[in-house]
Amino acid sequence: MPRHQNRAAAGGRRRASHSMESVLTEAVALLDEAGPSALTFRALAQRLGGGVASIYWYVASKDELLDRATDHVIGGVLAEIEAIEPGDDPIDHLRAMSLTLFDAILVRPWLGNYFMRNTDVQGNALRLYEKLGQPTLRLKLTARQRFHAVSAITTVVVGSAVDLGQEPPQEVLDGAVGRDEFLGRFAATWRELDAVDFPFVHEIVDEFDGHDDIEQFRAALDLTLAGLRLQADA
Amino acid sequence: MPRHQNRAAAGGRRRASHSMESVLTEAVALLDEAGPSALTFRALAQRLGGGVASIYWYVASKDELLDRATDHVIGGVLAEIEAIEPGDDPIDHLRAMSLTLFDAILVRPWLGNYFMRNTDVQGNALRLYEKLGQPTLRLKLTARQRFHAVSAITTVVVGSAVDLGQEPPQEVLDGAVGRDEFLGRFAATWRELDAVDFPFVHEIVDEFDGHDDIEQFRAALDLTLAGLRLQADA
DNA sequence: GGTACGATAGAACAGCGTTCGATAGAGATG
DNA sequence: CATCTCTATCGAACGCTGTTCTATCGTACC
Repeated sequence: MPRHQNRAAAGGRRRASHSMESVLTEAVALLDEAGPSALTFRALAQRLGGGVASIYWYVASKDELLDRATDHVIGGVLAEIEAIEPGDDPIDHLRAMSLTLFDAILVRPWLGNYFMRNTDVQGNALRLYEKLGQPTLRLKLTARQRFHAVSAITTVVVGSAVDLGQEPPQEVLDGAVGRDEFLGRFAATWRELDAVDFPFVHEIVDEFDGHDDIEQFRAALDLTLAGLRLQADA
Repeated sequence: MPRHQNRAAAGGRRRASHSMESVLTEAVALLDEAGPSALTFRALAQRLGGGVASIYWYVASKDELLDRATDHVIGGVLAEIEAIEPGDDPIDHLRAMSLTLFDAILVRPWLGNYFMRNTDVQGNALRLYEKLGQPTLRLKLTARQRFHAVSAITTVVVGSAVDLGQEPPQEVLDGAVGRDEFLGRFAATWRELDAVDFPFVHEIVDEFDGHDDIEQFRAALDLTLAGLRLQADA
């Protein structure tokens, strides 16, 4: 474990001088630029201008690196979420916070896979969970209902974001194929299915084709919140 | 691509003789017995009594292997789901199907990570999606609402199951530490948090401690379904 | 100056997915 | 019967990964 890693990097060229901060920042940069598969200890070491083994002084394993990197950016999200005005309606507040979290994960799809995986090292994630829960304290619910409500909401947020953000088949990452065309191909396949065996797929294929991810998420969230409101008003 | 892989395995000992079926069955067995990290081409080859490269005749990559293995067991789940009586209430039907799917993923946590990842090779997953959608055709909804509703439900089911099923920290896999004790440790940490900064966490920590995963899922599902019922009755 | 320790790093290890090239066997063809 | 073809198999190798071992540099303290 690193302590007193303050002293700035002094001019030396031979040996690199890191810090927890720089390690996490560069790790996040790699994740952002080229996805999870690009974050390797070797790539990270090269970026830091040092050796591979040095990283292990700050972090015990790749899992911990991912947990800490995740919590590092969740810190920023937490700040955004804390800046939101509570307003009159607790459920509206919950909704606003959820949308903020969703946006953050949508920009960084890898976040969803590690978020809240280990609250021991993910202090910010825990604080965020707390923030998400606080509005429910203003609702007429049992403790169990509050617990379940917040669990349900985080599931919807993270689940949606992860689903939407799973690494696209490379061709769209390259920009060779647009997302719309990608969706269109699936839609085309679906349209060719037997209309008798697949009435539902045919019913919704036009909605699927070129659909908006954010709108889809908002719909899912609103169903859950509507259910919650019903429960609180009962 | 394999064709006409019917002919039974003839008595030869020197060379192994596989089939798509046997490859997928053994792959699933490995996943079930020791989780995703245990499914390697080498381990699978050994189980099949053959060489590593042979597997590549049936499958182009590990991703495809996982997709096919997933769809293989989804086939069974689909049969269970098709056996469910529709009943009078479409939403109850939806609920029953969701619970069946959830149970299946809970037993095989790895399922959630690959389910519906590529409907091209996952024909059963697509059929399951269709089945989940059919009850919504009996509800008074727009096509878009139907699409969003089914998306929301699959997100809740898969999201919950994935969340609950992420590989536990080895110690509970070994049985050295029970799940309750594992939860209890987290609960203990949470209880030590400042009561002023973490009012919500304190409120729900007792619910978290020793909570039942299935109940938690059912609560999330019911919130969504309540919202859906509201929408359909409007 | 010597010593303890925080911090760095190169080299090696075991394991992974994947590819290559060779080849065994069954069925068709002459 | 010999040969040819195509399906299916496999051992060995490649490049990459996370991780560990061991050696060392450089600073702070006595």
